[in-house]
Amino acid sequence: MAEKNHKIRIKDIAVLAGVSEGTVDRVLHNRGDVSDRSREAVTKVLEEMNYSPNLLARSLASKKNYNFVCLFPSFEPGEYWECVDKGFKQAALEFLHHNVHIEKKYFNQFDSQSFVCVSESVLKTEPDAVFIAPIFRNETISFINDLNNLTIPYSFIDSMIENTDFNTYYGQNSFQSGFIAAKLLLNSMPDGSQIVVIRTKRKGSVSNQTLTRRNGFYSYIQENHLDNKLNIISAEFNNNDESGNLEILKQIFKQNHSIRAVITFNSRVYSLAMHLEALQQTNVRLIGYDLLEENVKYLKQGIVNYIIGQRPDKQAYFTVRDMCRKLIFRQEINRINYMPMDVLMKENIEDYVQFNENI
Amino acid sequence: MAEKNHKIRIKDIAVLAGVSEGTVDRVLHNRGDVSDRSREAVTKVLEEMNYSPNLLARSLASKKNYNFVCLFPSFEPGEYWECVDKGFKQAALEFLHHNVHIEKKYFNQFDSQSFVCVSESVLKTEPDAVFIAPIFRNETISFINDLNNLTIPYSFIDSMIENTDFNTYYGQNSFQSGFIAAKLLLNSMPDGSQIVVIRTKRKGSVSNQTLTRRNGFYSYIQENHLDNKLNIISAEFNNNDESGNLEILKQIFKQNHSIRAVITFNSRVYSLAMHLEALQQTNVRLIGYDLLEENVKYLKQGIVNYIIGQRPDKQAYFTVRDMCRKLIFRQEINRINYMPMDVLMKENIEDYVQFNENI
DNA sequence: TCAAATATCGTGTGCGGACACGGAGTTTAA
DNA sequence: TTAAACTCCGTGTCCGCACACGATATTTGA
Repeated sequence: MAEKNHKIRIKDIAVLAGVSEGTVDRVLHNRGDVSDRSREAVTKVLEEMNYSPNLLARSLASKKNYNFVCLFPSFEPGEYWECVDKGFKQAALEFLHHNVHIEKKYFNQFDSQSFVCVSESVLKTEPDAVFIAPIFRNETISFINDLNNLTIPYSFIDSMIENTDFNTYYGQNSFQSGFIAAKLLLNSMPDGSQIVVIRTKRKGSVSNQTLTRRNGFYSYIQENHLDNKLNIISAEFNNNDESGNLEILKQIFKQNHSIRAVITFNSRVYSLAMHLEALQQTNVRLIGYDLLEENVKYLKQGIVNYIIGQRPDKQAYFTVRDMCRKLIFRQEINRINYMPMDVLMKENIEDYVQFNENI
Repeated sequence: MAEKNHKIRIKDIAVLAGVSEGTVDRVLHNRGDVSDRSREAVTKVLEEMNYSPNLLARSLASKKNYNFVCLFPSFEPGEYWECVDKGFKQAALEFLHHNVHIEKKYFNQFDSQSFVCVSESVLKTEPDAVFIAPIFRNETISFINDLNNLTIPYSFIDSMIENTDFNTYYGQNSFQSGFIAAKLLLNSMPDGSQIVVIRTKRKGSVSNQTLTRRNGFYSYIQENHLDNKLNIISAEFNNNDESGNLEILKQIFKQNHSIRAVITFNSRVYSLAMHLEALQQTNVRLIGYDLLEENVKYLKQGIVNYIIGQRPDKQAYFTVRDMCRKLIFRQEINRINYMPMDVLMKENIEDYVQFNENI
């Protein structure tokens, strides 16, 4: 291996191999019309010199344009998918000069038909790559079949569908994130404590992610034999009926007097926090997911004790970056990427948020 | 504001402003020889079109070379500074084609004279920027005075010296990281518990960081009025005398029988873990700093309960990146950057480490 | 009034790589 | 035997920008 520094150019390789720049280029892109003798000479020099192309010059010279499409749920300000959107936006900016153009397409996460509609319109634009949040399993499978037929590469974000030919997946290990939530919530909990687990009915089906988190949660309880030491109370919220939900909570607290912890597996722990505040039950331990502004607010106030984060903006950013690495830079990439599970508390939220904003 | 996409070139600006490319260039780099009328016309179009230069083309065209020097402690494999080194290496690779060359200079962190020596040799090479781990306060101040005289910009990493004209600082908020360690360690600790705090004598002075962490730790205790509920036992280790340290620990455990937690403020909690394992005292809560391989090993085994991480590789990487942003890309940067305090446990260490390796 | 100095500006070249084009040499077919 | 087809490969142009060079007004001084 040669020195790492000091840039070696195609021109240098050409001289050393005794051919012209064009021939080196042909070897590099193996696009034929090269004699075996020339090819071998060039290949040898390439290896000896440890050549790596100047990606800046490459993108500058390349006339090929890349159109990427992102397919994920629409959102209101402050909701989870806004963070994902932000990550895509950042990537768009960074890779613009590499001739990458990013288009975002939103669908209604409670209406599978809207996904079908949007995905069909995406096909017509013949993109160079697609990034999908596979909320709707069957519809997504049908969509990626079409993509496969057109040999359009795709990546999953947030969750994934096994046994498909995706480029990358970035998302949380949901099971483990439920497991760890249990540990944080139930750590040193006195015997006989009552724990409230909130599920939320969605207009559509229950999301796969919250289901898996819940499994991880109960798995921790079993592994640590907490089943009969703790008393788990399950309750069900309705998605958009906050006053009804408040009433449900109120009843639970009226009927039970050893409640020490509450948990929910979706990203809307702020609504729980709000209700607990209204009921003056801020002494129970409360844990939730994702760093929505409202969640952070209650974390700082101490009403929410822990939030588990998953860097959704990075998920989006890296998804784009990796597709560039594959298609443009021809680099190796990792297919399955579980995000770190960030444990946030009142004491470390400040630096975390600040850092994320400046990166 | 105009459309974001679709690249606007200097040539486009020139046409729209009715001048030549050269004039636009002169305005962009405000290097004079432009009439007020032309300047105004160009400036107006620049704003209207929301022009942003193609950084790829700029670096490609620029003949200026940037030599950056990193000045930080030498290390053995597995030690803390190896992570920093890794971050610098990554940055070197990424910015190589932007004409940036990075040289690393190591000094002995226990010998201020070695810092003076190395820093003097750095001055002679007339670098374009310097990154410093200011372990030795006075010597560093003297060094940055010289840098100021030569108008060489510099950044701090790991810790910083106030009231100096550094470009950026990346590092942990040490006080807060001690505070949060206390919270994790002392959470739900029964009254009367004994807590062992280990300090380590260094051949040189005590490091400023571990001192500040300890202050944060005690500050948590005071704020939560744990002073008389808990019994803090202070012990002192010697830096390189492991068998002596084991003996010290042994005596402590012989004389005290309610020890429930142990903490150290440097990055070598693995040595504590090792001793506790030898003494069969693995049921005490144990907490430490930084994700050295050995620390991670004991965390996975459950002997260490928490590690607080600070992403040292990112610190180095961002330090370089920000200097590039300032000198080459002329972008705005943030001066003081506290790293997130990552809370790692057995349950989330795996994904965290994996993710960091693939980024 | 005319040369010299100055202010202003356009043009050309190069950075490293992609790719189109076409030239030179060789093989095939008629 | 000669044109056509094919193989192999060098050259030229362009990508967007930086910067040197020198050209063209315009002003100044004597």
